[in-house]
Amino acid sequence: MPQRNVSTLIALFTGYMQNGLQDEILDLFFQMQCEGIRPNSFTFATALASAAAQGELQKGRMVHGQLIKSGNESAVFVCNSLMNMYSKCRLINNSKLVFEGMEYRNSISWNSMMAGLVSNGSYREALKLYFQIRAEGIKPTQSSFVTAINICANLKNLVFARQLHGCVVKEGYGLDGNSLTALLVAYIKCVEMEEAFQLFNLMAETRNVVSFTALIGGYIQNGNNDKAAILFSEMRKDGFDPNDFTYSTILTAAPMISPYLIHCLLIKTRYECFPSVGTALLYAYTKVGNIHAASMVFEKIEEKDIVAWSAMLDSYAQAGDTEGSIKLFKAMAREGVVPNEFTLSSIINVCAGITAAVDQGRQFHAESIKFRQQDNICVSSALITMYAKKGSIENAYKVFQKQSARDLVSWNSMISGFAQHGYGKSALDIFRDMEARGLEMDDITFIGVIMACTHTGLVEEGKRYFNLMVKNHGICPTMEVYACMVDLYGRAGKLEEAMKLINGMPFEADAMVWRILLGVCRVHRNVELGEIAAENLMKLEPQDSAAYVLLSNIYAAAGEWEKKGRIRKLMDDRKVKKEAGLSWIQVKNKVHAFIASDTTHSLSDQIYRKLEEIKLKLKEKGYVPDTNFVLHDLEHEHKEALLAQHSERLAIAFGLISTPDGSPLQIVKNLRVCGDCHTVIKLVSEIEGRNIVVRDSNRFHHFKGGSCSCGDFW
DNA sequence: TTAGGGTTAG
Repeated sequence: MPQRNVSTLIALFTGYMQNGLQDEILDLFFQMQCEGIRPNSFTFATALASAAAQGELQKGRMVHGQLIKSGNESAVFVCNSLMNMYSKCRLINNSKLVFEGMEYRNSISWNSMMAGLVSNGSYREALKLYFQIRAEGIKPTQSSFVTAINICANLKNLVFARQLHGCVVKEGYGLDGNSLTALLVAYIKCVEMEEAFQLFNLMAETRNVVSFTALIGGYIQNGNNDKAAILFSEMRKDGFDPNDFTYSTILTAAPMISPYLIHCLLIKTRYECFPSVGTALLYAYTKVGNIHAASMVFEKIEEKDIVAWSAMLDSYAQAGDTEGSIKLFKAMAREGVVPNEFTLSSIINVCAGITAAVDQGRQFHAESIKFRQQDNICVSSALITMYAKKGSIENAYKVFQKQSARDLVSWNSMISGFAQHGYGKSALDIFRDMEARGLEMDDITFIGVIMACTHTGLVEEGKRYFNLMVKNHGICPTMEVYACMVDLYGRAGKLEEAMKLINGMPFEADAMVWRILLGVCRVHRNVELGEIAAENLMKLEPQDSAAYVLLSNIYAAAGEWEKKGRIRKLMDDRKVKKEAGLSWIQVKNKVHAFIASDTTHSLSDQIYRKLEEIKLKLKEKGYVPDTNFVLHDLEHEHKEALLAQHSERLAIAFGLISTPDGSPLQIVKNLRVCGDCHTVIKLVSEIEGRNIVVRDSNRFHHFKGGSCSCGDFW
């Protein structure tokens, strides 16, 4: 390497410093060492600052080592940069050691320590330091106030924020932009939008992109998208160019503010490729359901960080594209990006999806272990839900038992898991355990508990929990809770009570509530209430096939063929497409799908032969088909034939002929299992000596030895 | 020579 002269190196160093070329500064610092140039205090402070800016702990430590050797460690400003370096590298205890060991301190030392604690999330300790500054008679600077206000914002301490506002004015910083912006943020975080807006109006001279962005964000978070949009255009009219922060903020208002419009503005800037902005845009497109646009944006992001990858993963997950998410996860691994707890929990959630194979979830359980994330609450709770949804409530419970720490989500996942499987007693046991430990609960907890009662037919118990939730826990019932209660009453045949509950709700029932009522009217063949439910559902969601199909089924079951025909015609007129009934079964890593009367499977002949064989055995058992569940106006015999070809039966027949005797079968169905199939599957489990698990659109059924875990409440 | 205001999600 050519010998460079000392003055060239120093000139270079100064040049890099002035231009903020952080990584070059550090490299040059070490090169100077090699060339025997002795750094002075200023060189050390600069090198430490550049290590701080890049979060380069290793290099920062090396500089610290050199500093000790050089004997320059007593200068106050050098210690300040040292503290700052450790704070930025998230070693707050080292910063504290430096701070405590300082013989002399200036205001920057105090401010730095305070800011370090804030960035470490230790707000209360930082606040203590502020009081210490005041108690020791040290004059707070503008920066002390900014940091102290920042603490108020994070602690949402409005009273102290207002006091500091007074101090700021008294100390002569009343026109200082940074202090006012910090105050603006504090008011916004305390949800004092009126006060924030007044302050913003007073800031005429000092408003800038930052204060505009903060206020826009505040309005969006409080659901006032109109004001946010107005402010956004106002700021542009006033000649303030939105920056990367502004764009990420305004994009969070999707879908209320169109991501397409914001994207048009973005294309003209350099921000589109920023990870932060690109990721926000990606999320915005996901929210409006445009996965194609989302993935185009993703491709454009330069230096994709873990957040960008997670966002794309969520985007596929939301679209229900299991394969897409898994491919993306693998691509991420190929690029050497280490998955974190969030990417892992996302992919595990994807594997809980209806079309995902059971083994895929298990595979990502293994990945979590590989990356030592299996005990992270986020990951383990996702595992509980995944195993529960994939039919293995035993594995779900194993993960739950192994959790070294639990939060509300973990408890809720386990309760809902047991409830969906019809293990009402186990779900309630978990709930009682939560009660005994005095843990906090929310509406989701009670949704699980009420669902457990529904699937076990415990109407009175369910009612008791509903009241407990309102009276003892002060939780306001949400629409979903009401929907569960309607289901609880309805399943038990108490349709009038369900209707009374709907009429007494403090808000208008939504489509979900009417759909549930309609569903139970179908089970209990209640034409009158069924009509009311269907009418309301059609008003709210005219394209939802469930309203038409269920009502026409109710008419069919009541023998009202003419009315049924009218509904079918209405469906045709409105071009409503019926969701086709599909059943899946996984055999040897391959998922096989069936529709009713399917003959496309390669083993179709054998499947139908097996069904014939089962039919004979069923007859011997005294089974009589319940043709009420066939909903065409057909001859009786023909109805029987149609019943026998429901998709779940085809899947089961296929399972029986392609797996060893005695092994369990697992079926997934996108609609609900019909009553006749339910009876048949119970008998098949006995005749064939198989445990059969069926996950329908509503819950799990574990068939074993002639009975079902749902106890016929479903 | 060092501190100090605003985004993103599971």
